[in-house]
Amino acid sequence: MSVTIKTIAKDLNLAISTVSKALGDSHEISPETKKRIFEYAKRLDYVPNAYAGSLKKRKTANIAIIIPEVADSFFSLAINGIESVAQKKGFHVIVYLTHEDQLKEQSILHQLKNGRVDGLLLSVSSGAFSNDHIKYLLNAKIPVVFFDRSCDDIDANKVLTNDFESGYLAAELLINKKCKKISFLSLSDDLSIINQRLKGYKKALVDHKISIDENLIIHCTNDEISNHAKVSKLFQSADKPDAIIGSVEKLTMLIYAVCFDLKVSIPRDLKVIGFSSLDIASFLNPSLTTITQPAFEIGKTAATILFQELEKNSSEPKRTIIIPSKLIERGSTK
Amino acid sequence: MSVTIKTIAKDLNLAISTVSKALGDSHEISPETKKRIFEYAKRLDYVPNAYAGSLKKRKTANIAIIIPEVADSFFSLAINGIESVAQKKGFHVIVYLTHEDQLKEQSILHQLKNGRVDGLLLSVSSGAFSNDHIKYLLNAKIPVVFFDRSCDDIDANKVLTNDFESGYLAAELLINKKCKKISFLSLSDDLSIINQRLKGYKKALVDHKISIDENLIIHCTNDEISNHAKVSKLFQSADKPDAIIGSVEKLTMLIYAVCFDLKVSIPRDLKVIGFSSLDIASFLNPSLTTITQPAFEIGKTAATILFQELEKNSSEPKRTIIIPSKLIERGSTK
DNA sequence: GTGAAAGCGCTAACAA
DNA sequence: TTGTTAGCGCTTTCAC
Repeated sequence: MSVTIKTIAKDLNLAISTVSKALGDSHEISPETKKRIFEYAKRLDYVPNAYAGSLKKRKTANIAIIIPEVADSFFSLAINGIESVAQKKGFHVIVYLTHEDQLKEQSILHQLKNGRVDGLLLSVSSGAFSNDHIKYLLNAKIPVVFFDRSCDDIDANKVLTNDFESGYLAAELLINKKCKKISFLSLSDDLSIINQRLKGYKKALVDHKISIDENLIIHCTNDEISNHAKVSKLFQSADKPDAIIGSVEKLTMLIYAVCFDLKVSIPRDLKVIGFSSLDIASFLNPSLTTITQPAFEIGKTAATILFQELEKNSSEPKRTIIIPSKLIERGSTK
Repeated sequence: MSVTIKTIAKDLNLAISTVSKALGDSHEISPETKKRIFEYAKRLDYVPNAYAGSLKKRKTANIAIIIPEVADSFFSLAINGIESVAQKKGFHVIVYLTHEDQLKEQSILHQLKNGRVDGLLLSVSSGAFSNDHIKYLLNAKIPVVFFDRSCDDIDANKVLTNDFESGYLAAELLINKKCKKISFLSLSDDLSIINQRLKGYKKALVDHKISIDENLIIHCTNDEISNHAKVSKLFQSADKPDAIIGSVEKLTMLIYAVCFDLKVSIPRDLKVIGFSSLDIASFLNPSLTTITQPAFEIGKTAATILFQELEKNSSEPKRTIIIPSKLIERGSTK
């Protein structure tokens, strides 16, 4: 049996509440009693039960972070950012992976409804479902902060990057390199972040009087095999592109894989830009031109905002913070 | 206010205990009553408070995973493995990062002592401290499963890879490539996993009649700047190596970085092998010869064992499971 | 088959 | 300054 407040009270011949107050460093308790209690608690290495108090106080000191995937440089760095804040605040971070499956996301959020966590950081999965499950949590007064991938139609705090502009810059760089047929690997049509990037890309084409060829916009899914097939087919078509933008890291690496298989030479035959926070982009062959998102910073900021919401339960107006990405030119577009 | 069992009981004119039993599908409750209760609960979208029951049952459905770092292919894949099992079991995964700081590790484990989680998966940090904090948890009957990085002197379930043999194979491959001065980048002297790899390396040298040069064994730390300086110095010394083994991913990437800065050509001037589960090792420049750990599998197995411990609280003898790594030869040792 | 009541560990009114 | 008590949401004996 573990040491409880009761153990201490009994051993010290005090009331349970006295011990509770003393441990909470209440001013009602005399210094001597406090001292006795602190010392004894320390001696027994008393650690309060993590959740007993939470019942009464409705605080668990847990937050959730819900992301599609962890083996992705953006998300793992974002976790670092979130964790750095959480650790300072004495919070515990429960990580959920949706694997881009919105049904899974729904079921996870549903479980979070009743007191498992105090708030959550959410980067939504792609999918065409409704967002009711998220609104639901908000109704239940559980603070939600979106980061990176948000829902446009939900009024909540958001920490995003400049996706539209980044898409524009990526395409423009390729246009400046005299590329004529610029392909775009899209992940999912109903993911705001991807759509913004895609819109930026389209805008750049239009601004530079290049017609948009829908055949060059490849709609990938969660199925790696089928994605590989689609990209391979694209590269072997008569109409094959001379440049390509990978809208997420996984797809960018897929481009490298397909080029490797088909012996397409980057950047000679194909210039490549990828959205990615990979710190080893410069060691790739060829080094990869990236739109690098401020992943750590986004995570850190999102967590900071969540804790602000948690501390003052006032319902301030929701904010959207944009932390810009950087275009870093490397070998794949030379 | 959220929906509780009490709400349901009152609305349905039933006793709280009846509702509780019905929701637990107890045979004591008549089918009709059950039906009424289930339907009403569903209608109100009742979700039991996550921790109220845990007080009585001493089960939280939370497990902890404690790792040095998440932005590392091994650990992020291991998380995937763990999460895949946890999700099936309906468990929630709290992730703690120690950043290789054993004091942080101690403080985290300390907090886990009292009911925040039901069990934990631990990959220890380097450091020269004692392991009392871990033994402490075991005494508190909290199941601990080590994965990848364990403590030799603690009797617990462990899921490891064949580090000694891998170190041996790595060195032997380099020896076969006629390398004479094989360096080894070590992370910490008191990390079993690194020591095993190092021992394997030394054994290979001895077996092939190559004398061990302690100057070629670089003891890195958590300080990236200083690591960079150490490796740079090594590469510029008169006694510079013709091959090098990176004992963890971060150090292997450091080798690439330093070679890039100093214009050391891999594999011509220096052959490189790294311990890493990076799936893009083949896209590096040059592609990286790796000792690839079965990261997902290790995580999955460790989680499976943890759940076994959790289910039968019998104290079975502890097991150590070894899942072998693979040496994959690529361009950096050609 | 259903209900009343005690209790998990802790907090917080209220009494003494 | 300290103690008594009720209660957070739920489970579980034990009565009815």
